Amino acid sequence: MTLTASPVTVDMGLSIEKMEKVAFILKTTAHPTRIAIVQLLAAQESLSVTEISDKLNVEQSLLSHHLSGMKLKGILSSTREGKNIFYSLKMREVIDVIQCLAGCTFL
Amino acid sequence: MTLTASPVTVDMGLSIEKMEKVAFILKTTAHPTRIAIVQLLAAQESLSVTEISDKLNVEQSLLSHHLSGMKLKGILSSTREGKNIFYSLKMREVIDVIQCLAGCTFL
DNA sequence: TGTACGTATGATAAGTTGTTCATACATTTG
DNA sequence: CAAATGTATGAACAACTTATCATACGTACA
Repeated sequence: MTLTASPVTVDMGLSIEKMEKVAFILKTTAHPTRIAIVQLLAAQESLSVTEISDKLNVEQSLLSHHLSGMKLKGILSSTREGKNIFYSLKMREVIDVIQCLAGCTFL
Repeated sequence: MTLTASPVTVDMGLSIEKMEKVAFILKTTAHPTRIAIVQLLAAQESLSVTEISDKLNVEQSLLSHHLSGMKLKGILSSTREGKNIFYSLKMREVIDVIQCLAGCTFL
């Protein structure tokens, strides 16, 4: 979180602000459960919390924390439909981010 | 770090193990300074610690911690050349990961 | 209205990561 | 070999993240 601008900090393409934003998104994605959520929502358009919870075998409350965090940070969006709340992928670029690494043979 | 296999955990492309590995790399990359390091080494093939430290304005010891962490995790490699140690990018896919997000208009 | 279901929230405990500082190690040069 | 330079390491602490639990909220339906 430090990384102060300096005359020399030029010429690496990204501004410091942008690097901070990118780091922020990476951080928000960097967790097995959250990656699984993205994978699910990459294939399904939208799913309720219970559906996700069932598929991933993750306890309701914990999942809810993950989901609302991801929503807060702009990765997901949600809409209520009766008793259920359906989440879907807002920032679809994270799919590619994951695919990028998932494709690595050495992982 | 939980996310236990279950009959239903099927059909989302990535295995749990793979998701854990992807998360691991994302985590290792998710920091402004480390992103800056990747950017630098994407353009330069190899740089000494001092060079990186100067360009990024990051204190030697802190930088060294970042660098050795990234090396340990397989993202960078290093070779000594006299008094200097030159680091370079081993896992080049992280460049794309960053580019993926850096390209997002809304960031 | 009350009960059940689906979901969120807040507190707290536990674990991990980032930073700093002091110091140690390796290599070159005088 | 001593001093200087470049880099690593380890301890200590602060800051954050993850997980768990208990509980609250919103909606539907008997």
